[in-house]
Amino acid sequence: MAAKTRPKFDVPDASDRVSRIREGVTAAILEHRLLPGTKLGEDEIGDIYGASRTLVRTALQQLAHEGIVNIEKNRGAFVARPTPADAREVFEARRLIEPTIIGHAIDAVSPAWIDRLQRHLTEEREAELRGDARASVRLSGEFHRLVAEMSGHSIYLGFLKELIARSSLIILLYRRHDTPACGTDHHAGIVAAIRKRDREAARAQMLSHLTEIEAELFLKDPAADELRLVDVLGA
Amino acid sequence: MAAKTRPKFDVPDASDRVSRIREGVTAAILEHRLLPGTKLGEDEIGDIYGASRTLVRTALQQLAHEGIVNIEKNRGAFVARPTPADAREVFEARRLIEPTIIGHAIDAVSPAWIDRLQRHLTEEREAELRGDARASVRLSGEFHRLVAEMSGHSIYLGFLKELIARSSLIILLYRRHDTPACGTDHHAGIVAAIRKRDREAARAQMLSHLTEIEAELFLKDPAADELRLVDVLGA
DNA sequence: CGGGCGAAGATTGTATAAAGTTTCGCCTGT
DNA sequence: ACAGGCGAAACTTTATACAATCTTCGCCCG
Repeated sequence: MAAKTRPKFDVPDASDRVSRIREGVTAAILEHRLLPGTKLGEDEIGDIYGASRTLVRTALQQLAHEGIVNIEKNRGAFVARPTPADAREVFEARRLIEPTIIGHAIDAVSPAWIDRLQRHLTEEREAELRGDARASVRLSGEFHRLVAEMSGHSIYLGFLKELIARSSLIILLYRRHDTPACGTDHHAGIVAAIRKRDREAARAQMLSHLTEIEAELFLKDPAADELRLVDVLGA
Repeated sequence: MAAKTRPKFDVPDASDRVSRIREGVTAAILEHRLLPGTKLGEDEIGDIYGASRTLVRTALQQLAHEGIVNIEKNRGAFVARPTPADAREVFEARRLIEPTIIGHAIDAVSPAWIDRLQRHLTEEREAELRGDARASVRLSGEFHRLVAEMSGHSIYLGFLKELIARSSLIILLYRRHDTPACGTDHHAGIVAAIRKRDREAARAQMLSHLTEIEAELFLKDPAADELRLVDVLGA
């Protein structure tokens, strides 16, 4: 059967045009090039990607469902501005889900996956060494997504994608120091535990990793009003 | 500030037209009036709701993101047909999330909420007594959603909405006997535990409730092909 | 001089029409 | 009789045009 002629599997990250737009905007947000509160005009984006508003609108609606874009009726789409309450919810959900995910990942461990993880760690280290903040942010999120893909649970994977995207915005808004994303060493430790198939160690390290990320945040409300001026000036 | 003039809160279940379509189709699927595999033509739905295909398409895309509708490129939208593997993932996720949710619900317990839950139990009993299978299916799902709303965690609520919708399809496809949805008595026991603020009892009962629902399913693959003929004949 | 009202401009929401793809029926050739 | 290919119909996909809504800026009134 000519599996090449028909995609057969409905890959949402396929190479259609709406996916290109969605991934482009997502990358811009996750790499902190688009700041929370920024308006995402339909014409504006359409011109950039050479697409009509119909496609842009579809992409924005998908992003809204993922929680990284807010669509206000008759006003347009904006990069989401998570509140401290949102932030606490997101990290609580991650602390609940990710230890479970990593347990399943260990069940599915294979040389190929170990390789994949190892290569990712290398990428992370390289990005950090060359001081590429954008790549660091993106890669540290991708590490968690990689583990979820490894687990083979599509439901958890979908949930985690949302949580990671939101986390990236949260870290941008509320991080206390200019700490370099989240500790790369943690990731290395987690991979080591996976390699040893040590389920409990992996779960514990993932949990403390997430706790530490959240601990570096300053989750107080005033930041919301304060930042309005910042990104106006930044734009 | 005239808070009345601007809705301020972005209520996704608002009364816009696309939401009416989405909720109508969702209800039809959750009440098992639309069977898995059924084609959802855009014109067809548009005529029913007196809306143009633009709005129908938006609604279908949202449903696809919720996992109860599959959109195949250049072919259209179909009611999703979860595989046994999907089913196991969905129930595993529910067993992970719902005990946590009910813990938070107990923290937020109030006389008004107890009332709300009690009224729901009454509704469920009435529907079951009058043999209204459609209402029973819908209400037994709504109970879980109600608990999630009570917890006040919007992230968990969003996740659970997806899981409940998928569960309804799964139960339709794979239930062993013609058991009346899921046990209403379980729900009553859970409410009693909430009322007593007994966290551990509530968690335990929710967990066993979910386990029992899954135990009543027959999660074998052959059902998939078998059912294709069934719903063709049913349509 | 400050605040509220109103019209112009811009942006989104909706509908309709054109374009591309798939599917199904039919016909022809072997 | 049956397999394979051609063609038309129906559908989805994409683009464009129109209508409704909101924002903004200027003006008038207090």
